[in-house]
Amino acid sequence: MIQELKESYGHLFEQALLEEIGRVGTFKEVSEGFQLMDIGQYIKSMPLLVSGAIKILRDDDEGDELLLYFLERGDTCAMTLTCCLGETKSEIRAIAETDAKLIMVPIQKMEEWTSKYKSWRDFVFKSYHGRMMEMLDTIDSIAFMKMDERLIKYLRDKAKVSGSKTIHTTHQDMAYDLHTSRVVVSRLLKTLENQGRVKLGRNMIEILDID
Amino acid sequence: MIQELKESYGHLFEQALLEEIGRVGTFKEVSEGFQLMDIGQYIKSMPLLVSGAIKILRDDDEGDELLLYFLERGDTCAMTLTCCLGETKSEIRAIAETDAKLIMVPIQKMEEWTSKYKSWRDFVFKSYHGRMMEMLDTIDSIAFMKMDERLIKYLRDKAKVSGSKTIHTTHQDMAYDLHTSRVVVSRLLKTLENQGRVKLGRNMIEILDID
DNA sequence: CAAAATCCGTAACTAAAGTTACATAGAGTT
DNA sequence: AACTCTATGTAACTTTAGTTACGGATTTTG
Repeated sequence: MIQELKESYGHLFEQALLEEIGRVGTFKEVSEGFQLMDIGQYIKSMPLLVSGAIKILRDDDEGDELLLYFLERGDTCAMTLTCCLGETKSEIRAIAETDAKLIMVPIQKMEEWTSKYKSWRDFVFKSYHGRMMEMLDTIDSIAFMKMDERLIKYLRDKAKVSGSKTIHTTHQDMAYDLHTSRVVVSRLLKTLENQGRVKLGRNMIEILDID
Repeated sequence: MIQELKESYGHLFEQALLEEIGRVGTFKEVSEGFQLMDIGQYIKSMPLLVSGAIKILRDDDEGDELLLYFLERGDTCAMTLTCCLGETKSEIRAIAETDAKLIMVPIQKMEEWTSKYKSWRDFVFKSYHGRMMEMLDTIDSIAFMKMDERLIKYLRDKAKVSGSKTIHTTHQDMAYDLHTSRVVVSRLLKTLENQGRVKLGRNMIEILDID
C-alpha cells in the first residue's frame, strides 16, 4: 500500500501525513462494476483513488439516473468530505468504472488532519474545487448541449478514463448514464457510424474520429 | 458593520474571528440587478452575505445562460473559496436578486483563518457542502424535470428569496434564467393561470397555489 | 443443439420544447 | 392624442427527443 500511496499522492502530501495514512488507511481493490456507495448510505471512510476510475451517478426517486463525472487517480469523493460535519447520507452512487485500487481513510481523521497538515487542507480544497468544476461541466452538458453532442462527449470521457479507443458497453447502459433511451443512443451512434466517426459492434464501440 | 456581522454570523464564528473580520472586511451595499461578478473575472475578495439575495448564473460562450441557485443571508460564494489555491478566474456570474448587504473579506485571509480558526474551517466546508447540494438540485431539475415543473420550482424559489408571493419580473427574464424561450414561459404561465394557480399581470406574477 | 436471453437496427408515432410571426395591450413621452 | 417602447397572447410550424413495436443477430444456457 505504501508503494501505491507514494506513487499517487507522494507529491501532494508531506512525509508525516503519508505515514499516518499508511498507518490508519486500509487498502481496497475492487473490480469493474462494484458498487462503492449508494444513495442514502452513511459514509464511514473516505476513498483515495490510487488506480482505475470510479463513476459518480445521481439517481432520482423514480429510478432515473445520470452520470455526473468520473474520478481518476489522485481524486477523492467530495461528497465524503462533508461528512466531518454531521452525519450526512450520500447523495450519489459510486460504481467502479474499471478495476480500481483505493485507500480508505476513516473520516475521524479528516478533522484532525485538516488542522494539522496544510497539504491535507490544500488537497481537500482542491478536491472540492475539482468536483465543483465537474458539476458545472455536467450542467453545461445537459443544459446547453443536444444529445448528439452529449453522446460524443460521453464517448470521449469514457475512452479517456479507460485509456482505450475501444469502449466495451451496451447502448442500454450508455442510455442510463446519459438519461435517455436505448433507441435514441442506437440512432445517434448509427449516425456517427455512417459519418465514419465510430465503428460499432456488439458490446463494443471503436472510436475513430470524434474531435 | 459589526452589528450586521454579529446578527448574521455571530452564532457561527468565535469572537476573535468576528473581530478580525470587522478589522479587514469592508461593508458593501448593492441594489437589485447589480452585477457582483462576471465570468472570467479574477476574484480578489470573498463576500459574506448579510441580507438580500444573490443569484448565481452559468453562461456558455454563445450567450446562453442558466440560473444555478440563489445565495441568501449567511451564505458565501463557494467559487471564491477556491481562490486561495492559485489565481482562478470565476466560472459564474453573480447578480443581486434583491438589494443586498455584504461584507467583503480579502482572500489573503482565507488561508490564514483556515489554519487558525476551527469555526472558519467549518464554515468553509459547510459552504462547499451547501453549494454542492444546490448544484445537485439544479442538475436534478434540468435532467429529470420538464419545463412546467421547473417553472413552478423557479417561482417558488424566487418567492422565497424575495419574501413575497408577488414576483416582479418579465417572462423574458424568466426565460433567460430557465434557459428557454419567452414564448414557452408565457405559454406555461398561461396554463398555470387557467388552473387558478397564479395570477398574471404586466411585469408581475402573483402566486396563488403552486404546491 | 435448441431454447432463452441479450443486444442492436429501424420504422412509425407521440410528446415536449423551440421558433417564427404577428396581434394586442399597456406605459411612458412628446 | 399620436407615437414609441416593451410586454404579453397565441397560432402555426419545426425540431429534438422519447416511446412503442417488432425483427434479426449473437451469445448464453440448459
